[in-house]
Amino acid sequence: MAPVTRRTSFPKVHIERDSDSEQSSSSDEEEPLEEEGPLEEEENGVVENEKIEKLEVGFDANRKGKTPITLTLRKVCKVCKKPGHEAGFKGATYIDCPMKPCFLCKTPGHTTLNCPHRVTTEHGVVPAPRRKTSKPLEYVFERQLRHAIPSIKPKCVIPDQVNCAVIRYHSRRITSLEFHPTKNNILLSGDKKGQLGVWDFEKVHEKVVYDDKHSCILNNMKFNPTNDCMVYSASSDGTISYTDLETGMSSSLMNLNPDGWHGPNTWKMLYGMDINCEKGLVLVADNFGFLHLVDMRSNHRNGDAVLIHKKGSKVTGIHCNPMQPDILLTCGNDHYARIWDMRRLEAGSSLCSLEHKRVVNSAYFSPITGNKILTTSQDNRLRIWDSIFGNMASPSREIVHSHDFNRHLTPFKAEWDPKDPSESLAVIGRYISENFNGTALHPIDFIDTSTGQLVAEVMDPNITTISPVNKLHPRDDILATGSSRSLFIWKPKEKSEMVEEKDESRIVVCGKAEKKRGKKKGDNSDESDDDGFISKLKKPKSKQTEWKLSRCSTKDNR
DNA sequence: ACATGATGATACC
DNA sequence: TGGTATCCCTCATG
Repeated sequence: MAPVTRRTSFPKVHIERDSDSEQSSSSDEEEPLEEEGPLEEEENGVVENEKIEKLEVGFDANRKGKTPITLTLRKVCKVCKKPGHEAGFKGATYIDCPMKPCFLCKTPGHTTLNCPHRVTTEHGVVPAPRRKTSKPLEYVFERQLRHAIPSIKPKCVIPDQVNCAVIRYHSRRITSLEFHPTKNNILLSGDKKGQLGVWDFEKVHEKVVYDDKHSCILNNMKFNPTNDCMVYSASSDGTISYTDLETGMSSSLMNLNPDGWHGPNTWKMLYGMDINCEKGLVLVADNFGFLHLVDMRSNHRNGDAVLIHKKGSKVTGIHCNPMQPDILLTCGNDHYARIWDMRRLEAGSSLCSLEHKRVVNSAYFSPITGNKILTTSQDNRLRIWDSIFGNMASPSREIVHSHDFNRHLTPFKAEWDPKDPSESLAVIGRYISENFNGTALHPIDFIDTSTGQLVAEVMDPNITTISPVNKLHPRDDILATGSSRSLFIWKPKEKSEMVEEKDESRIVVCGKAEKKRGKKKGDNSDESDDDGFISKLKKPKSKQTEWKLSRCSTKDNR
């Protein structure tokens, strides 16, 4: 795959701010567009060491004759509270506290800026152990499935240009995304408040937000495989909703909190969800370690809940094997991903337990053969098992990648590209920022999981928030991103431009930005994006001119 | 340019 | 084992 370099300019983009959805305050009314001043000078990259301030406090005015008390404030590191250094942003570059382990790989002795995993192309990859086709299952795999995997990887087409966006579509941060299984332009989104959005991103105006489906976090959505206008949604309110996208009507399939709120020790929340279409079952798991089954025909519970992860711990994900739907992959806060056979489902009967160092945010079988497994763990590592028929004792590879959990963010989940026939490309948002042209941006990373190589890092100067939720289109070269409350659709450069030239009438431009945008005096940037970006979005600072090369190409000790 | 708060995993007692 | 203090690149709002 050809390495991808960072762009030096940004294309015309269609962005629309939504005005129908709930506004949480009135702060964004007709604000005048402010031109942003030049970027602050960085202090030669040197952290100023001992800044000492003296404050004279004269609070004892009542007592005469006393001298004022002098407080000495020594600047301390806000991370470790020790003097002598400071951590935090210097301009758009974050300086780590040297007293703490590396924020990226969690190893002490260095900081993120000089972490070996930050500058190598195949970061932290543990090579796969030597395998021999000795087991019967491996033999079956070689005979029946191997031919389905092409030996030469086709060139990946990375969607790297924002094609259109809806700013603040949702009133809270986005927690899940799902493309429609047959209608190419339809994207579903769920948010922290339980709202369900339906957006036709080719007709930017056509969108609906339902706020009556759930009362809190919408964690997962799945279409009914036999009726693609019906969608199941699982929420932290403890219910599964079943919604008809044509009528907007919905019914509740399951409610784990029929008696209402009795405190956090009893309130059940639903996270992972998947569908076993062979058996006609909706599988869903809660925050106490249990798996629940719902019959899709009767819409009623099927059997008792089964304990699949440590009792009392959250199950974060469920995935049915695409080739063998009875084989189930689950993951949870007990630091394990587990493989199960639906036909022999009882507590403790997992076929396999995949150990992680910390919480597992997600675990997915590869999308075509279902033979590989990709997990995302909060220890800042992606793990890949190359064959579920092989040695599962340890992952084939571990890839160091920054996707730390922060309680205010939706958990990051690495997802396979469903279109990649070699089953190696995955996408995941990045937590730590990098200084891109003077702006701290959090890219979305495309990783070749067969080598650990960073194939592309996708970012846009207008998206300054972290993008933990990403979904690749099942058929087209399209990436959907949920970043804070906004939705973005990315397409490869050529396609974005084609769309613009072909149908000018469809471009939607935000009026505010259009009428007030003006080129700043002294701004010699050749990156002017005289387009429809709304004024509140930050324009990239253009103090520096050179965009750094992608990390894929060189080791440059940044 | 600050201050605020929402609120999850974890280490530790 | 349970209660609680602690936490490092959030983000939108004053």
